Amino acid sequence: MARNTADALSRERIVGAAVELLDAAGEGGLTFRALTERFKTGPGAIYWHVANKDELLAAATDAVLAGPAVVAEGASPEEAIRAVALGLFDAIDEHPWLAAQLSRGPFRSVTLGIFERIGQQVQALGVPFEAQFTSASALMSYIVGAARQNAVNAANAAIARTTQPGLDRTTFLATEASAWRSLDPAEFPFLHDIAAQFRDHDDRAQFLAGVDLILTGITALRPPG
Amino acid sequence: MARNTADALSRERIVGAAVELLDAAGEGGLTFRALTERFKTGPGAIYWHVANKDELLAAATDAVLAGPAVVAEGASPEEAIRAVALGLFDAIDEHPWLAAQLSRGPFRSVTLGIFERIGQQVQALGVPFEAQFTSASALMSYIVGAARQNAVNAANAAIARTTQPGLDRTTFLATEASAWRSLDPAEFPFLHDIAAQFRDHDDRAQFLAGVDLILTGITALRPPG
DNA sequence: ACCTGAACACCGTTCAAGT
DNA sequence: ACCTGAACACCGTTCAAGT
Repeated sequence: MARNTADALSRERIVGAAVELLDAAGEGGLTFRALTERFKTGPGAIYWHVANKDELLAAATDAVLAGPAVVAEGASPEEAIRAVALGLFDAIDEHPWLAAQLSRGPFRSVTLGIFERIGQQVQALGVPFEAQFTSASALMSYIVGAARQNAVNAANAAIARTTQPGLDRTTFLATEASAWRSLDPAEFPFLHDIAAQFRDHDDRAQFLAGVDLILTGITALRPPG
Repeated sequence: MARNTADALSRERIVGAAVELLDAAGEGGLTFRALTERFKTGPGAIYWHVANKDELLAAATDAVLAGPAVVAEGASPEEAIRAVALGLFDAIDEHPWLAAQLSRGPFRSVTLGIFERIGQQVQALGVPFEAQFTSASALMSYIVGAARQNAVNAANAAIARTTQPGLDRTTFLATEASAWRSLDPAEFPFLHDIAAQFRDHDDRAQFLAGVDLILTGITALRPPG
């Protein structure tokens, strides 16, 4: 016990500092140097509590995802799925580094927990047994994939903003949209046509609309009656 | 001209070597040291042809995605979308490092090209104008997200195989599935129930089933008649 | 049991100097 | 115009040594 208890290093404090570093500067912001400076110690002290950087990232992911995802009591299965999806969307939006962690493999315990929750609602929807795994997998892929894409876009926008101050979301979308509209309509009819929809779209609404498309597809699998 | 033309370094040759290194050992396998060894030169020579590692990764992505994605002439919009989706799925399966590149932002030219192709088919499906952007975005998110997840799983399996030889896909799925089945059915009813479906699932079929769920949702947006 | 801090083997990138 | 190769400022990780 070289330190008093207030100063004492612990796995918990290290994970907490890791989350702060990740939130502040992304995955590149979490380094063992930064942690040693923060705790005024050497790398060996960190390694005593944590096996390596991968394990630290996994622990940070668990810590951040431990809290939320409460679903209202009287909610329908569709509403419950939307709530889980939005919970993940917002968590990744707040902690963009989560995205890379969640796709590390579906066999991390947090990811399995989310898959279970989605699957339960798929069962509650009355989807035939043989189609349940496929349905839940499609939802899971979409939710993680789309939330991830949103986080990457947000992170890119933040980076762009450091070099071009004043480039907020609105002006970015407007610039990109006008580039689309000036594409050759013969070669890029779609991008040309929907430029304005892209300019005016809302990320969360867009994300939820995708969930609803899949839900429509899934409920169509139910036997009639 | 310090070298003869056969030896001459060029952006093209560097990108080609980068693809080989990426295929052989993933994103971590592409280093400037490896490239200098390959071409028996110094890092400055590489930097003369290529701005930095990011640009090299982007060029490698473009090179790999330049070839394929031909869609049969008489194909229906649904078939064309499935073809684009499967083309990307297979490309990512063959070059897992593509996954990280594709989600770098939807504003890289390759990604925009794929989005355009999907969007054209969405228009061909007769989706109302206001819903076209949403529909194409959902498809794009799912396709990239699910293909990405598949690549990550494949890469993880390959890594696991280096430490545990003989751990092929079948035995891995069987082990994981039996772990799911032994979960408490009260806490994990879904995972417990569908363990066998997970064990027996086919990755490509699973991926395509998800595309079809979204297609069902999209076609339901069409006005009746 | 917990921490120190020097050291190792890597990275991407730069740049004066050569031809 | 193109290439050389030493050097810089970083990484994650290890490990003998201390308390």
